[in-house]
Amino acid sequence: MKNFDTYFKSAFTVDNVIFGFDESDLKILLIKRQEEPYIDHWGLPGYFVLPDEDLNTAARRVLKQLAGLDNVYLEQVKSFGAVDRHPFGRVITVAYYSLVKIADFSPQPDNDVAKEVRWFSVADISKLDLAFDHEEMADVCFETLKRQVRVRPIGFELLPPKFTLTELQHLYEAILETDLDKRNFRKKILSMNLLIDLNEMQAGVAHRPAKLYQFDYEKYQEFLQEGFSFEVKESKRKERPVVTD
Amino acid sequence: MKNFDTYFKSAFTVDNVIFGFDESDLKILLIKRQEEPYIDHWGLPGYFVLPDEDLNTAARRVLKQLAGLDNVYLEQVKSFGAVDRHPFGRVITVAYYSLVKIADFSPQPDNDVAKEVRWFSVADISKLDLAFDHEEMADVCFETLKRQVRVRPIGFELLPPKFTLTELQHLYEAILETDLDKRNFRKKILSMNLLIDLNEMQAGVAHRPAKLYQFDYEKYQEFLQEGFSFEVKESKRKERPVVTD
DNA sequence: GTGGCTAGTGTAAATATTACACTAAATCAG
DNA sequence: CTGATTTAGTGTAATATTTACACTAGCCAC
Repeated sequence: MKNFDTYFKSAFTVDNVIFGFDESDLKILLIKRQEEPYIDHWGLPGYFVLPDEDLNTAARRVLKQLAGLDNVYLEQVKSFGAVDRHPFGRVITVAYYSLVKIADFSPQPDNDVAKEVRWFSVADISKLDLAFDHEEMADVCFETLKRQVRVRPIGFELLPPKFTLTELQHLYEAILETDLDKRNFRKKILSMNLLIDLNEMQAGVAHRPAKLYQFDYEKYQEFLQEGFSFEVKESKRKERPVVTD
Repeated sequence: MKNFDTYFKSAFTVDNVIFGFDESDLKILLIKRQEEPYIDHWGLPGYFVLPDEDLNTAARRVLKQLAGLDNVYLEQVKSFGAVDRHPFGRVITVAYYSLVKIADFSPQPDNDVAKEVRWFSVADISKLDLAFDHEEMADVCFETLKRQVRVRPIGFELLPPKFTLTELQHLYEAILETDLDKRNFRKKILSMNLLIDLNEMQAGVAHRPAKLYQFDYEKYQEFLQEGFSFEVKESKRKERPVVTD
């Protein structure tokens, strides 16, 4: 048998691009590093995967330890492995994105990796000179989110449990970086039958209060099982009936 | 500074799910392993990433060495890192899919990893008891291909340079696992203006010969730059004209 | 009670998708 | 050379989806 030892000298990490939504603005959670390399730089919350830990488990642990986040929507996006991306040696990293309701979030990093934890507008990320290749990772995850939000109702993960249609529209506008038509947006969203009308109203706003809605997780599960088809549709030509004479 | 040595004891590999298309049948290229672990099992062409090699470079090298393939369409799909997925230690792998014109392919593996190289129908993969978690990887890549083919004209990578519309339709049917309506398919494909009518005919077939077409890479590049939008469309409400009085 | 603000609503036109069946052109067998 | 066999190629009407667009309703603050 050959000697494989030379291959077992690398490490891998997970990095999380954590999206939140706040007042019409899409944000990403960053930490201020207090560990080399890139000490004092802003970067994505990430860390080495432990020897006995699956990738997803590692991503969830890091979310918990570095950002105090639990039980969030999480999805693997892409691995980054440029030879010289890490000064300590060969380290490839698996990028995840996660979606967080900002209101639920109380920044209590339980660790000594992050000095500070803060939300930044997606638009400002490029000004920060992030650690490692984290800027590229944030970009790729944002593009992925943009694509997926058209095809899966994941936007709700970013909103509080009760929300108005206008809030939902602003969220979509922030993610898709475009304006949407109010009437058409409402028509389309409501026609999907994935919202529960709570028969409650916003209170304390200095204008006509909006109705509150809730995402219908149960109905979504049903749809998933039946299998949506969002895009290109197959021919509905019927099977030829079997003739039994 | 902390001691990070414990983390630098893992390895990573790349694995390729290579798709080809042949006579209405979508296929995956597998190798018969002649190395431990899983010696004599069929598996995906994959190998360790070298210490000074980027991930994509590694994927291309492996394509070349294990399958004799050069210059093919390649896309990273997902990383797999279950703790016990490799008997030699902690190994995570990055799965790629690639698209190959079977006609171009002359199986000349330049290596001692693969004993044999062969195309298998996608439908038969599950009967083969593939090495490692390669079956899951093949499944995930197939799903990814299915999704992407609706949204990008990558199907052409699987066909010879000159093809008929019927061949193209069969390809889509194989990937999407469905039947398509001939007239509607042609209408849609031709309306995209991405095909060049070669004014040539099939020859030597025992029926009315079909016209041959070619994919228009140049026009596709133009489209990409202008930016397609296949799916949800944004509001076309015009900007309010600037009033300069 | 007025002004400022956001919520909420319908319709017609344009576009895209779907279902569907016959004729055309080549080879082959006799 | 004729007819059988096979696949290529084509148009239209019905339906569904998407788009553009503007006014009234209801709350608060002053």
